[in-house]
Amino acid sequence: MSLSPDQGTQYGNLFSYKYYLRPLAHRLYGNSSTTKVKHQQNVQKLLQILFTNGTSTTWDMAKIKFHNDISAIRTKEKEYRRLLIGRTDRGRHSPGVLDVGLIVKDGKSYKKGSPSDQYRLSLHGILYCLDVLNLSHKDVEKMVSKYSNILPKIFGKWEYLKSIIEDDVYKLQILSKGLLLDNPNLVKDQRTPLYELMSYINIKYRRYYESISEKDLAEQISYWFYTYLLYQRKTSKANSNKTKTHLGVQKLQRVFKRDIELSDWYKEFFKEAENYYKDRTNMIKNSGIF
DNA sequence: GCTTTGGTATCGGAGTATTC
DNA sequence: GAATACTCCGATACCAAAGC
Repeated sequence: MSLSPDQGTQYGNLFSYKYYLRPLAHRLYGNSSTTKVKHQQNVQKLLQILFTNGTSTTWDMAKIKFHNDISAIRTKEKEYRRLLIGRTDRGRHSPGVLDVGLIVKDGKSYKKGSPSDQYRLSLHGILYCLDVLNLSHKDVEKMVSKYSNILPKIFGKWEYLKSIIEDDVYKLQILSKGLLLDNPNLVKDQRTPLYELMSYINIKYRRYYESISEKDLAEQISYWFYTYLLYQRKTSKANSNKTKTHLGVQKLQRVFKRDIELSDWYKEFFKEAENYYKDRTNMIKNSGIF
């Protein structure tokens, strides 16, 4: 369980996102409501570039805005680099966005000259962008195509998912705000195991608070995403006691019906949760206290 | 006020393109 | 074919401006 050594940063699970990284990032780089100081605006612009363009070198990033103006690119490239990796001034180092964990190094570009570092958003970085940048669906679509290999179970199946659950594909934004992860109000709807499954997601990954591999974090996010589909904001009349199957359950079933791989993957998680609760219940029963 | 950030300058490495 | 510009980086220094 180690993260790739050259990514240049460490980050934790979703709990860590909600209770540590998100508040930290809000303090350092702003949230969506407060008026941002210039530095926060600069960082957010940088994040947005990586959001819509995917993996890039600092030079690529500068080039997006100043196509052929070499001197402008040079200047901007320095600016981006300093924001990314921090700076050392008179022997004092100040951290950059890379140190916080919103951005990671991803391989090297060998296009020209000496190999150069490439950067992209981490999964936390993607969540932070969804949280604070005012992104259009079009922006999100661009990001999805650039980052599909990072979150394959969701971004890799985007068009398929969209054809079934429509705008629910954008609901990752709920998670990006730290909602419906461990909130008590999940218990409200007693007709699905939403609360139990969400709780189990947290249990399953709880030991990776300090550090998690990107692959495991992607799995955790994916479990959240599909489990979230069980959530129904309002109990519509059409879905009252008369109908047999809960709307959320129907939605999940429709998604799994035509994607066996996805279905098997989630089923394994589902069984795991089931066994976990069975064991815990037995533990309580057999404790002999009462 | 002190610290952090922005603007800019300068140096140097490693490769490519151009000139002679 | 060697000398030279030029490109794409990466690092640090100095001072001013911004922010607390």
